Amino acid sequence: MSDAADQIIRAQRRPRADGERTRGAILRAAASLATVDGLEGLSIGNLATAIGMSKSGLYAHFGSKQELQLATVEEAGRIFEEEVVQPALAAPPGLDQLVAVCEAFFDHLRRRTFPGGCFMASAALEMGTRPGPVKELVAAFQSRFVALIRGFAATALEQNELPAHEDPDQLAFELNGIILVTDTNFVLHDDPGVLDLARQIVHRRLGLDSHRTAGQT
Amino acid sequence: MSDAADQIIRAQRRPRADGERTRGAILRAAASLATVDGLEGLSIGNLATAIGMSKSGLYAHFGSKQELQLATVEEAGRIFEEEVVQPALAAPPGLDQLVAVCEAFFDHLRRRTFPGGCFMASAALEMGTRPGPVKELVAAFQSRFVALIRGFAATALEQNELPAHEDPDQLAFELNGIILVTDTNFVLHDDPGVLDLARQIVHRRLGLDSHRTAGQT
DNA sequence: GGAACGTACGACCGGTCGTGCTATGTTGTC
DNA sequence: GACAACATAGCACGACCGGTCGTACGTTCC
Repeated sequence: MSDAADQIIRAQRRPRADGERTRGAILRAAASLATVDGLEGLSIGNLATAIGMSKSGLYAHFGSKQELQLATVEEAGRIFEEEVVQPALAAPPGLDQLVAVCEAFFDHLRRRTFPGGCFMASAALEMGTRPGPVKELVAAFQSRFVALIRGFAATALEQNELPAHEDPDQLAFELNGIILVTDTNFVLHDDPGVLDLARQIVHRRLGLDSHRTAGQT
Repeated sequence: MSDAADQIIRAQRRPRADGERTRGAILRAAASLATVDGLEGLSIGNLATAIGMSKSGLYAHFGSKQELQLATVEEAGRIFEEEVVQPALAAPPGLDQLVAVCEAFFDHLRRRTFPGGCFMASAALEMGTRPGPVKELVAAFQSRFVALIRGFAATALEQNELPAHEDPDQLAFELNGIILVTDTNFVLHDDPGVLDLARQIVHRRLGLDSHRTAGQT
């Protein structure tokens, strides 16, 4: 109740500032490395040398490899939220958000935030066959993202921005498919042209003019 | 010129029957294991114990791990051809083949030929960041598959089975997306209901009646 | 100022990795 | 039935894996 007691509790658990900084650096490097080597292929030794510290020094931050994986997935989720979800939410609700989330994703790829494309896409396929807390975390993230798209679609429908016969679930499924295949093709062929094609397809699928790329009518 | 010389040549190069058999068994197990552990995570020791032989015995069949990976990808390609491509080609050309290839893929998943879903989908994302002959082989396979779908779509268009404004490339891209996201969801959530949803979406996307599942009008 | 703690290090453990070499059955051909 | 080619096993190697120690240097807090 007193802030003295509060302070004691905080004091007992407060991590040091420099520790937080290195922890962040570790996780950012881990997320990048994981899109290349996979979450399972991510080795503590590799990661340690990549950021220039000893294995055991790094290990002090995470009690086990699984803890490192979980923290890495969370970090990747934070980055995804920042680069894809927030730009989409900044658009006007409805169809605009539906388009914005796709384009934000394509920009996310174009920017090459991670060398291996979308972290979650790789992680989902890799961890799909490996039951455990890491898989659950990835699955939860994926479900939340689909729900987000579905919500955008539902709003667009309510606002009569889409044909009445469209179904939010099916549309979310399709758009998620376009997003996934774009990621796969982009990573596999290393061709930014895929992103333009994908954007064109999203526009056409949603009934927008495909010739204009940035027009706001 | 004489069949005597012919026989000598054949005799010199013909591998033993049991060797061929075990090699096939190795590759089938390797393809399955690779969908769980990944092509890179596929270890010779693991594979050897999985089929009950020694590491070195197995190793004699393939000079290196990369050779094993290449042979495994080819084997997976053969299986995919058999389970997905051939059933599609058996349907009447055009729209029917377009639907058939999707449904054959979904059946391929439902049948759980591989524990980790579609081999090529996993391999594409995993090897995308790892340049080399294995990646090229996977990429070539993926390109061939997209070309196949595009061909089906083009034929369907020529036969006026699809709206004239459709584009084969874009449609192939979209269908490939649906296929990929279906695989990902199926693997991640282990839910066959995804396959029914996916089939419904394909039907609606192609302008077919979504209520009938196996009707042939 | 000193105790406790967060941070990082180097050395090391048992295990597994991919990869060779050698030896020994096994098979197919003459 | 002899003999060569093939298939497989045994064994050992260097490297790397995840993980654990003991230790040491700064902070932070009482």
